[in-house]
Amino acid sequence: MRHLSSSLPSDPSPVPHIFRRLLTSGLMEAEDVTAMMRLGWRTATLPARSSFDPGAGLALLDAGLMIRRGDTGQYLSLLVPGDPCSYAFITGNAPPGELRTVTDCRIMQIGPAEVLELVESRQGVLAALLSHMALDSAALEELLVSLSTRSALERTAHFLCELDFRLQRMGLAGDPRYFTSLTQAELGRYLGLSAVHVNRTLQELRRRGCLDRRGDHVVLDVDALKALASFEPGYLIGRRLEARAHRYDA
Amino acid sequence: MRHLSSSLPSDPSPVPHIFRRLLTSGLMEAEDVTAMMRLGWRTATLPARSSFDPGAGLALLDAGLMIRRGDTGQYLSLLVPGDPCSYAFITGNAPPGELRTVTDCRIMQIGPAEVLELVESRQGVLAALLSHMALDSAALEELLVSLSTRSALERTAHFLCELDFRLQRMGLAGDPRYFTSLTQAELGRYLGLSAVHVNRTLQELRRRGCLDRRGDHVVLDVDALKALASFEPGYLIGRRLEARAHRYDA
DNA sequence: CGCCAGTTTGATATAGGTCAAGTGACGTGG
DNA sequence: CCACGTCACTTGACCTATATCAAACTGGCG
Repeated sequence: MRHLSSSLPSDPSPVPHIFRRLLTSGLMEAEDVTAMMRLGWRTATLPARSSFDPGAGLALLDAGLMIRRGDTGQYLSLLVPGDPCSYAFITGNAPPGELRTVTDCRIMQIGPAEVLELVESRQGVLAALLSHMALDSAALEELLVSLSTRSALERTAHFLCELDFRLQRMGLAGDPRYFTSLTQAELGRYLGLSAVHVNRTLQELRRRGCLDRRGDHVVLDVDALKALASFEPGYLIGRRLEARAHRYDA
Repeated sequence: MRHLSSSLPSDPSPVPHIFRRLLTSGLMEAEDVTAMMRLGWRTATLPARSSFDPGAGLALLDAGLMIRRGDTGQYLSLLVPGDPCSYAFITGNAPPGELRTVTDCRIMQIGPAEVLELVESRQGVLAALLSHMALDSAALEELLVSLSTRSALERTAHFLCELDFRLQRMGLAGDPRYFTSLTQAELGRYLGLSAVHVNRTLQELRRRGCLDRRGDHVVLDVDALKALASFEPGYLIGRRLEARAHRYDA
């Protein structure tokens, strides 16, 4: 099931694929994008199962799957294309844990000096980045809720819903690699389950018809999964805060 | 054990108590503090077990204990004095979940307009706030690690170590209220355990001499707890990132 | 006095972990 | 081209940490 292909998907979209997630915040304008495109992005291509240090600049995952894991081996977050690899360049704190590629990955990065200039000249970009930082933190909380309140079956279903949603948003839902590249043991490290139990859980999902493999495709019955996991994607989108300045200045 | 006293501790320190945590970042200068002190802080006093909306401005917990909980009832974070109640004013996203007081609380807040002005005029303040945001996110990850890898006993010990550390940093370690105000059921909601099991776990800690009540004091054998939980406070302090600009600009 | 929230205790159930063994695909070196 | 090693996946047997349920106990408070 693994190693179906190691080539990376190509990118024919008019707005570079890579900025697609940042645009979902609704905070960036066309000009922000053109300003970003003008920067000297460097492309790094990493083989599967290698580690990556995002450094002090801005790094965006452009293709492939990555995970961030804690020192104890627990997986903390999963990165799909469009996701910033770390927010260290904003917070100034070293990112906790370590980034590792799951599949071959393409990463686009710019140095700290350029980020600084970009962010200072384009308010929308900063706002979008901050908003995404909050979103990624919310995703972490959702994982925490999964771990403490959901059963293995619900957790796994929830994970699949989330991954599907995030890929869909990036226009990548058709690519089965994103679903098949994680080892069952790795999935377990993310969901807080043993590899053996992940296996049995996936079987149960298959038995229920929520999940199937046709050839080298993966077929999800997303509606069934959503129902099973009570999946609510709100946390992946966020709610903007209206700045009710009057409230205090009255 | 509860309701020992509902009066709030007083604050005789030269630098206002409330800014103490922000100062731990090492990013703020004396001038930053005086600038903050000049602002029109409003004080809100909330009774125990009430909910609080931090709004779009900056709110700092000045005295008492609060928790933030998700929609499902899971507790996501615990706030002690000095902690910002939310970072919504930075990210622009509505804070996930809901803030509730555990004890009577005193909260200091300023409106969005003032925060904006402060943050634009004093770089150090913004840097400190961003750094703390990353730290709070790291604390969330540590809780996640607790839930997925530590036993009930270790988790509970770890929690006590963390709380002790954070209180110590604020000079509040002497106040037993911060340890006794959480119900066992609430502790369970935070640690992902049932109330019954929390009870048995606390008994086990007492049996081992890690924890004791002398009168209305709570005595922790912090060293024993640290050993039990392999507590490493690094995540509460963070590591600053040196901006290696040369790395990309060479 | 009696209520109520919190705590404690005991009995029982179960989700998920651990250990061990076996299968199948793939890649490598002889 | 085959033998072998490795790594993921699968299956079965067993175990245990923790949940759940139910009941009693406690201390403060109206």
